[in-house]
Amino acid sequence: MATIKDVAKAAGVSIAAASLALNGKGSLSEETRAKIIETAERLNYKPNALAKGLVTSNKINTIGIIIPKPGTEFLPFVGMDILGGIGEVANEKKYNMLLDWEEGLGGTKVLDLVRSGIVRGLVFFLPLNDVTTFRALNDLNFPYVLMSRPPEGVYCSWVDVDNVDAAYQATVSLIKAGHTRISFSSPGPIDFLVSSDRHSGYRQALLSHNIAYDESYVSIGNGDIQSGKAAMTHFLSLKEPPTALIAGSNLLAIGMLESLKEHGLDHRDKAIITFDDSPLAESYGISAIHIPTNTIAKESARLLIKRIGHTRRVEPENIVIDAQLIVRNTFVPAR
Amino acid sequence: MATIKDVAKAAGVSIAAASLALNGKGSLSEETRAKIIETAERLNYKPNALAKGLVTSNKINTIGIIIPKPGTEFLPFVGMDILGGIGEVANEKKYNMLLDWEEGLGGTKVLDLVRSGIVRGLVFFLPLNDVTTFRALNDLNFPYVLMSRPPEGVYCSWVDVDNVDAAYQATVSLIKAGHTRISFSSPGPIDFLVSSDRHSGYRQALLSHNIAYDESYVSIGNGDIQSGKAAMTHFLSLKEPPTALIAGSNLLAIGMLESLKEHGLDHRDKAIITFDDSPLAESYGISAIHIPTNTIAKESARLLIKRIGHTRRVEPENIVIDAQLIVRNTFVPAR
DNA sequence: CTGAAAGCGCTTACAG
DNA sequence: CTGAAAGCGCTTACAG
Repeated sequence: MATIKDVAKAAGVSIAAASLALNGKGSLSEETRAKIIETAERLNYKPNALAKGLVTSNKINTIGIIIPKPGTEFLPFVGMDILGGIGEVANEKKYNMLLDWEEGLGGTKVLDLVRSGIVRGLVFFLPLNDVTTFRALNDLNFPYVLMSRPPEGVYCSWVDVDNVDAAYQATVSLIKAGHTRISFSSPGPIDFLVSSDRHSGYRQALLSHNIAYDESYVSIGNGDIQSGKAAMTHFLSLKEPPTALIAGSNLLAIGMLESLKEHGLDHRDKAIITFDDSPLAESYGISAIHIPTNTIAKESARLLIKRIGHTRRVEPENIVIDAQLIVRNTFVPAR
Repeated sequence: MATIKDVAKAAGVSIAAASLALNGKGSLSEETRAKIIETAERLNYKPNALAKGLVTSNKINTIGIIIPKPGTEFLPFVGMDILGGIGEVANEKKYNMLLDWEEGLGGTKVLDLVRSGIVRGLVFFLPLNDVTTFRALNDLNFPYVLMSRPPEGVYCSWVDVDNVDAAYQATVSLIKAGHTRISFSSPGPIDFLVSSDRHSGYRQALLSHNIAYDESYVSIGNGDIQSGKAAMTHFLSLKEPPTALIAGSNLLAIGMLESLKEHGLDHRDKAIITFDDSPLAESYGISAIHIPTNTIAKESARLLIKRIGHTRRVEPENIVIDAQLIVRNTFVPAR
């Protein structure tokens, strides 16, 4: 493959002149500049990113995306949506996208990635995080952005919806529709911030409307279809089953609908609101709190790239994105 | 961050000795080697991948994954499954994963990626491909693997299921269940190889069983839910509607089921077999040809990494993975 | 068994 | 306006 040396030789100039011309720097005559650029194109020259990175920032123009290991607790729709959003911004700004996840719970891979110089910044999409990794990144003054609120004790940039408020609004809309027996099913373990935030919003909404918080109306578990079925079965077994259900995830809601069917009921019998709107929720006609993951991803990438531009230590920035209730078939008023 | 110079100085040895020790090469005394390694750990030393890559292969240990742009015609479940599979192998072999897609139809980004030295090999997951890019890669002797059969005129390594055979088997199983009016809906435009292969298998199965091929039983279009509804509506409007339907994609099949419901029918009224099994198909109880995308991804990554190991030009390798019919609720015999 | 030197492909002051 | 030189962090023959 052609190197800058080849280009310089073919154009009959020095290597330095070639470099300057190709980077639009220095003061070359328009003539030589044009000749160099033309020669580079003719030779299909593309600067070696490693050499360039080594001599400039010691890093390569790549942003690392850290996600949960595929096949674990997160919706593929959300995953692809995020990758698409980050990629759109990255492409525009000429950054590459490196995808990775931690194999276990420790955070060693991320730090190795950083130290190896392969990435110039990181975007994290993780439900649960170990504080030490983020601390270490802070100490290195290494740019990163979370696509969620940071865990307790971490001071950093993040982009997220207000999950507490979203859950609050969802619950209130059900209360306004006349429901008083409203259940809540968490999208994952309660120590995931997203779970506890949504639970908190739900609880606050009940209490501010003088509805007692009842633990038997709460299920904590995974966010998959099976859990949804199990939750619905449990709720239906109560002496006073809930008339409205808040499902922490799409798959939960789908499981609930299926379970309803198995019990001879359908979507007209229970109000269901889910989080994380997706084509799935749409096709099932499930009312959903639309979390604009694509927007969150884009904003995160923008924040990160802006941050990469600063070499000095700068203040973290935070962006709160609005979530929105989308009413579909499963939003039925209390009878 | 610590460099090899820092390590050498702290350990009181030359830079060369440090490099040798850390790479397990050369002949150092066990004592100095141990001291160097220990020092490196203490300093959190991690070799700069750019410098290392520059001096060795001129490339970095990264495999590029080229997928369709997210949000376009492909199932997120499949996408995440593939990323998970490739990532598993890549992690094991100490490769990073770079994710990318072409913005338009030309293939310039891929070649730029290759020329910039950021990737050592490529895995392609694309329905449609331009021959020129692959030719250029061949000319550079650059390692790549397709997760699908190559387009006409491209000689390369690939891993895929036999879509013709899978469609053939699916169709035959319906014929054996007594169906003679069997429809086929393509998963995408017919010039996608996957579409034409499946269509071909379907057609061959009919003809080998003396069933006339009838164009009104064939719909060509996108693989989304809307197309599924449209196809079902069309089929139901025929004087003699099909009794069994082959849906080229999951979303198509779901659209068909929904449309059935809208027409007052359900899954017991029509046999439906879909391609690309997923948790979705499972939860809907749709019979599916299970395409083991995760396995295809892993095999592709293995093939690629093996190929990267050869500097000489070697013969391409091909792997055909078996697909398997999974019978669920929507497999009903003809009445 | 260990150190000094060259070089990977590039950029950036620094001379002329 | 252009060229010669140093250097980014590493590895690998090559001397000693």
